[in-house]
Parts: sequence; C-alpha cells; structure tokens
Amino acid sequence: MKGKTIKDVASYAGVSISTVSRVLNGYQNVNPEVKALVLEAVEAVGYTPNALARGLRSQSTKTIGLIVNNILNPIYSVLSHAIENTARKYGYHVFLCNSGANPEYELEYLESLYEKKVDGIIIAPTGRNKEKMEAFVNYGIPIVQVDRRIEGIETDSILTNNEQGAYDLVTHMLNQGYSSIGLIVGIQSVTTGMDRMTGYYNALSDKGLTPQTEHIKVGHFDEETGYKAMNELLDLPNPPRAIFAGNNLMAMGGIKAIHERGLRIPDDIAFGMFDDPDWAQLHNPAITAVRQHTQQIGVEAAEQLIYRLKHPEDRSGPRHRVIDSELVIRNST
Amino acid sequence: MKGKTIKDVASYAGVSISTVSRVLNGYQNVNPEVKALVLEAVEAVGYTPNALARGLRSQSTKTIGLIVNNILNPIYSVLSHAIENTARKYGYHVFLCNSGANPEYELEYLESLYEKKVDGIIIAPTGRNKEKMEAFVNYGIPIVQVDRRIEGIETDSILTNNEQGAYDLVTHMLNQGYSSIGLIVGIQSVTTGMDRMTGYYNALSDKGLTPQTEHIKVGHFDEETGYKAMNELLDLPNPPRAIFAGNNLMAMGGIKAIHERGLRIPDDIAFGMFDDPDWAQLHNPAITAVRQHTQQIGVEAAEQLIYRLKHPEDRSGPRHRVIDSELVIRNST
DNA sequence: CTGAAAGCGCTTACAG
DNA sequence: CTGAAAGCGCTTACAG
Repeated sequence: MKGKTIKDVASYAGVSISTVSRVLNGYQNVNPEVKALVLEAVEAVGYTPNALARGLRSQSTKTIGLIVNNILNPIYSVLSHAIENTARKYGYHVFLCNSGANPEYELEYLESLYEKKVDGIIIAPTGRNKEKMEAFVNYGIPIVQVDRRIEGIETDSILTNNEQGAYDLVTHMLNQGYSSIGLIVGIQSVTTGMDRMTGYYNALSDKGLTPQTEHIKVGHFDEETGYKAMNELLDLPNPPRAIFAGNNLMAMGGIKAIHERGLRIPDDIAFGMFDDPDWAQLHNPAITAVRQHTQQIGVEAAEQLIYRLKHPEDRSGPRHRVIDSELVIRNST
Repeated sequence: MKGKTIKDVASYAGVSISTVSRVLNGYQNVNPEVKALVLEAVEAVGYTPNALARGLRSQSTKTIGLIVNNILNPIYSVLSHAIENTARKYGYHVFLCNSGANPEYELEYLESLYEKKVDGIIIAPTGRNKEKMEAFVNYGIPIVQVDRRIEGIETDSILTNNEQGAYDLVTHMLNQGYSSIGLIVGIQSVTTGMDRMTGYYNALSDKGLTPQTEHIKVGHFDEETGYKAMNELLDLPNPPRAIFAGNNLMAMGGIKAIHERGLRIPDDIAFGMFDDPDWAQLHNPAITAVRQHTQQIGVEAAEQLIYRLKHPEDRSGPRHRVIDSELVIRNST
C-alpha cells in the first residue's frame, strides 16, 4: 500500500501541485474557494505529507537532536522530558540519543544527526568531540550545551551553578560541626566534575581548612564508582566524618556501602549529595541534597535553541546561562 | 556553508555519481581501483551522506519510532535505553516520543512518525489510537507493542506477565497472615491495569476470600493517585492490613502518605509493590517488590521489530511474548 | 564494470 | 492568483 502524494491531491482537486503545496503551507495568496477544494481533496484522498521530501527540498526538518549522557540518570529523564515537551509546543520533534558517556557513541550520534539534517542540537557533551561540535557550528547548525560545558566553543549553554551548589552543601556540613569531609565525585574533564570539586575546595578553604588528598575520590558519575569510593573512604585509618556525594548515582552507591556496614546516618557518618531524586526524601533519615532546577534548564535550553533557529539574523555571541541550585537541608547532616 | 554531495565526490574522483553510490553502498561489482579512488575522494572532499535524500529514494530510513507513556517512570527509561542500544547495534536510530499517557499526544506522534517515514514502531500504547495503529500495519509498517497491549490488532507484542506478578505478591501477603489487602492500581483500559487487578482477584479467591470493593482504588499510574488512594484507604473505618501498590510511581505516593501519618511498615501496615526501582531496597524497611525484566523486554522488542524489518517475506502472524516477573521478598511484608 | 537518465515527493523561483 | 519547470541529493533499473 503506497502513501498518497501531493500529486493525488492535485488531480483530485483539479489543480496543480504548486497550488496544493501553497495551501498546505498556509500561503496567503490562494483563492479561498480553491483552498477549500484542496483541503477537501486532502481529506478525501487521505493525504499525509512526506517529511523526507519536504526536508530535502526546504532544507529544514523541524527536528532537533538531543544527546544526553545517561538516560538512566533521572536528571536526564527530567531534562529530556522538559526539552521534548517544549520542542513539541513549537512544532519541533526530538531525536533522543544516549551517548552513555562514551565519546565514540557520541561521535556516531553527532554524525548521524548531521546526516539526518536536524535543524539544531542540544547536548550534554562528554568533552571529547569538540572538533565535531565546532563543525556543526561552522555549518550553521546551532548547538546548545546543557548540564555541562566545553570551553572555547561558540555555542550557547545553560547549566546549574555547580560550584555554588557544592559550596553551599559543604559549608552547611562544616557549620554543623563536621570538620573532615570526604568527597566522591566524577571525572574532572567535564564542568560538572570540576565545578563541584572547586565548590568543595572553596568551602573548606574559606573556613581555613586544607582538603586532604586521601579524602577525595574521583571516578565516574555512576553507582559502581560511588560504592567503591565510599568503601575506600570508610576503610581509611581516619575516615572522614561526613561525605559529599557528587551526584545521585554516586550517592546511591555510597549509601548502599553505608547500609552494608550497618553504619548510622548521621550519627556514625553524615551524608549529603548533589541532586535531589525522589528517594532522597524517602530515605530514613531523609538526605540533605542540592536540588538542581532541571526542568527549568530543559525548558530554557529548548527555547534558546528554537530562538536561534527562528532568528538566524541574530548574530549575537554565545549566551551562557547559569542557574543557581537549592540546598535542601534534611536529617542526614 | 553547504554540505558536500555525491556529485562533488564524483567530479573529484572523475567517475559518475552512479559509481560513487555503488561504492558507498558496498556493492560488489565495482573495480577495486575505482573503489579506492572514490573512497579517497570521499575523504578529500569531506562527504557525508544525506539521509533525507537516501530515505526518500530508497524507501527506508533505518529509523524506528518509540512511543512510551512516561519517560519519568524509570521503567520506561530502562526500556528506552535497552531499545536504543539494541537498535544501534543493528544500525537503526530511535525517535523517542513521550506520549505522557495522553492519547492526543500519542496520535500526534504516530502521525509525525508516519510523515518521517520510520521503518517501524515500538509502542506502549494508551489504548485510544487503535485505528491509527492499524493503519500502520496496513501500510506495511510493523509495530511491536511493549509493556501493555491492545487486543485484536495484528502486531507483535512483548510484556511482563502482570497477572502472575500480582498474583505472586498478593499470595505471599496472604501467606504472611495479612487477610485484608488493599489495592492501588491504574486504569483498567490497559492490560497493565487489568492484569494486575486480575492477579489480585485470583490470589484472593484462591484462598476463598472475596475482594472488598472499598479496598480497591483505581486511578492513574502516577504518584498523585498513589498518594490520594493510600490516604483514602487509611481513612477507612476498617483499613486493610496490607497494601499492594500497582506500580513504582503509585508506590512512591503511597509510601509518602504512610510516612506522613507516622505509620510503621510492616507493623502498622504491610506494603508491597509492582516494579522494583532502586529505592525499594534502599527504603527502611526494604520493600517487597515484583521485579520486571524490563531490560530483556526492551532488547527483545527491538530485535523482534528488526527481524520483521529484515524479513518482510515472513508472513507469520503476530508473536506475543509474555515474560514472567520475579517476586523479591524483603522486610515490608 | 560503468554511465546516463528517471524519479522518490516535495518547495520555490519564474512566468503569466 | 495559478501553473510549468527546476531541483533538493540520492538510488535504481536500463543500456552498453
């Protein structure tokens, strides 16, 4: 069964395909009666446009690519959801790609999105494909970086204020009287890792404290690393009195390690985390958390990209948005 | 800056575009020397294929559409992740769409996927767009239903054995001595809702018990409904002694209601749930849960769809897979 | 083994 | 206001 084309509509309505196209695209210069005739024909024939043909010819697909790091991380689910919803409102469709924090997959996806002629891209970059991203920019395909950011590249970006979030949490812990604080955080090649580490450092040094190397565990932003790192910290001759976990997945792994040892929070070990997933407040005791405004970031990222798509004449430089996070103090600290 | 085309490659290599196309598509009947020349030209020119043009001409886009109910539900994150990964292995790209359980959005997405000429579709259907789904089947675009299923439609499907899962959990609760069991479950217009309810009924009647109407709360599979339903049950003059929550979101809402009232699990009220998200085992006490093999379902759904795409000659009828879930007994029951 | 030509289904100047 | 024609970038019979 073959799909109906503009040609079928044209012959049914007794007009040319140009006229059908004009009606379909809502151009004003069409006789109202002819327009009605065409619309009727569309119904009668059961016509649906072919987006491939339209995109090939018009050089616009009304499609945007979204590359996230790890769709299993609730932060990215929320982000994807917000972006997709916002895009739909403006008539755009989202190609969701999951790089799994793997630069090779990320590269594959970037190439694939280029071949599919997406109008623009929103990406939480691994940091390893800067040249490819620059190629997009050079081709006039706008990019918005979210969640994390590669420096020295001419794209918009919108992220959480990671440094401030980490600073607030660690300062709060210090004020609670915990003087030795361990850090479990992800790789330092991305801004999320770097900035959260910086916030931790600054909070300590503002209190005149020097971070102890053995209290800092750097790995990946995943559960396995969190679990392992927590065990390493707790195995120390002088383990820290409090722990700051750098994201929700690391926190999950860390908490499991604490549970396994039968340690009590906060009596034996205080615990705070970046991100505020549902389980943070459900946990007993409820976990002190740095809440990101992920929903807002998603909405703004989509709107920013769509603005660029609709206003190619606006040659203003990159716009970098940083959104403060919120410290939610609970009973774990 | 304009993209390079097959034409640029051809003129650089001094051959026709037909030959370039043959090389690009890996046809055998090309002189090895010419082939090398073309490949060299591709590099030199910096050529990337245009998927729109290719798709328009070849009637295949190597793209599949995935419509899920609610990407914020971890079940669907896992499902999407598994499907996307599997698809990539076979050279397919996934268009992820989130219907938000809204039939209108679902319809929009179905239409959009049709216009984009996806090769096939994987869908967790709302149940309200049966005709549209049938249209796809009639057009020769295969559909695989996941997680839930519309009856009487000629598509493959793969789901959890919802009835068995619910039956196992409720039977376990009864065996623990809880004789009155409340049910919080989603709408009955989809198989997940129906089958979990049926499992609940059968478990009770197999013990010679009759379900009490006031102990059954039917709503949507979301947190709000779970919270509200739990409160209604607990406000009953004779509240049930144990509660079965129909999915992880309802369970989250239900648990929050229990916490708010300061009730202890399982001493004041026993609690079990469908789905086994991370927080179920983290909770204190850990929650008894029905674990779905979601990862496996995703992989098999993608493989089944791709099988259909690669074997259009196989005219065998729909294949319906049902995968048993697993009861994980913890301390909440 | 290779090339010229047709055509996938549209949009977009160009005439009139 | 409308139509005929070109062309977006490919693949695919058809010749040779």
